Amino acid sequence: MNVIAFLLKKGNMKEQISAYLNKYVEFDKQEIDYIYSKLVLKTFKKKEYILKSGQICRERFFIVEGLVRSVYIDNKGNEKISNFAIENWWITDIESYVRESPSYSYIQTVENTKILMVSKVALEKLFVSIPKLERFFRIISDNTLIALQRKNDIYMQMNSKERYTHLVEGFPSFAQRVPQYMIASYLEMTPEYLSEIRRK
Amino acid sequence: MNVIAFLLKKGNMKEQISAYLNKYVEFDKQEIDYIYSKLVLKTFKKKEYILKSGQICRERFFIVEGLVRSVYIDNKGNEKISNFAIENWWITDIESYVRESPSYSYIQTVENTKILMVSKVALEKLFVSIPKLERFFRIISDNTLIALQRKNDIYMQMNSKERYTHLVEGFPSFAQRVPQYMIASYLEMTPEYLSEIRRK
DNA sequence: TTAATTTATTAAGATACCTTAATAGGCATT
DNA sequence: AATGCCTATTAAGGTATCTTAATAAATTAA
Repeated sequence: MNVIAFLLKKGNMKEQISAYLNKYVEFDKQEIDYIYSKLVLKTFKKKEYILKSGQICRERFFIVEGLVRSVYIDNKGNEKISNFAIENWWITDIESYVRESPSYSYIQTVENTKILMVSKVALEKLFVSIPKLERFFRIISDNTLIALQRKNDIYMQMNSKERYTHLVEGFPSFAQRVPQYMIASYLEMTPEYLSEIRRK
Repeated sequence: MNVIAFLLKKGNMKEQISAYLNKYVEFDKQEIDYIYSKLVLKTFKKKEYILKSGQICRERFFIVEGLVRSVYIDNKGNEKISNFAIENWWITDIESYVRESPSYSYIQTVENTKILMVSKVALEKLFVSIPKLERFFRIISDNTLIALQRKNDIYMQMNSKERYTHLVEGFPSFAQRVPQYMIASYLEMTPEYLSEIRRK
């Protein structure tokens, strides 16, 4: 049982998010308490929607436990998975959140999932009272940007088989938690072709 | 002659960057003066390197005038253009800048280019004395992230011809400033295939 | 346990895009 | 004007990946 699982067992989400916040910026106990007081816990069953497409995304979500995906429908009507998020990741529809525009994507759970949610309104107020928190979210944004660039650069130079190998070798436990057709979608290939790749 | 061109003519870069900074956050005159004092002007001829691959990128660059591209070499030895930046854009190698790791990419001018440069050391100090500036760069990061996601989502559902049409219709003046083989690289196709597309 | 639904496999034919290689056009330099 | 270098075009043949459609396997629900 890892640390996270232990904390979950105790129901101590506050410790969990506190550890996460302190990973990039040091907050003192009062600050953590205050931030924590603005978070709302929500529980979702498998396949429920955290955000529906067309809605304005007015929150950021911290995954306490579980796994979610963000999906858009392409112009041929197929689901395309642009992102997954697991324990200790923040997720939101950043375009909808920033511009307060209807989202093109939806965010849906893949497993039963617990999240801590913070609204944009609350967060903007927090930024004023705790400027370090703004630094924290700048760092999160930078990291997300780096990850996305990496994904692009790496995947652009790999063919389908290499992308798949890269994923299962790099994140074996993750690959087991997600159905194969979702992996295919995330890796930008058809499930049929992924199946063919795996045969070899 | 647009506003930017006018300001350039006067050589008034301070006005230019001031206008840009105030686009997202309001700074007063003193703050602008102080920020501006930390910026360094550099001039590059066409095809010069602003950042070479393997170097640690310790600056952010604001394009005053001109056009640059950021490029990496893929595993087959081909140049791949991941980004362009024109007047009034910030550019850096964000991964190298944040992690202080050698960059995989290089940044090279496509035209004669003037930039205002700020070092990471200077910028971190500025963030402390002017917390609003940290907000400004969080917004820049968010916008970059949105743009990159958009590029992905849109381009993933378009074939090569549609990507090209999207670019020339969306940014006609830009498409004229850049050689065709660079556009092909940016749009992830071979120059030969782009040529074939254009014939039709 | 059976039925119902979701997920994965297989195979044949189609196609978007690449590779290579040769030619030609533009633009700069002398 | 001639030379050379960078950029763009054309064409033939090859391949990675998709499409469709049918079947099978695995989960979930009843």
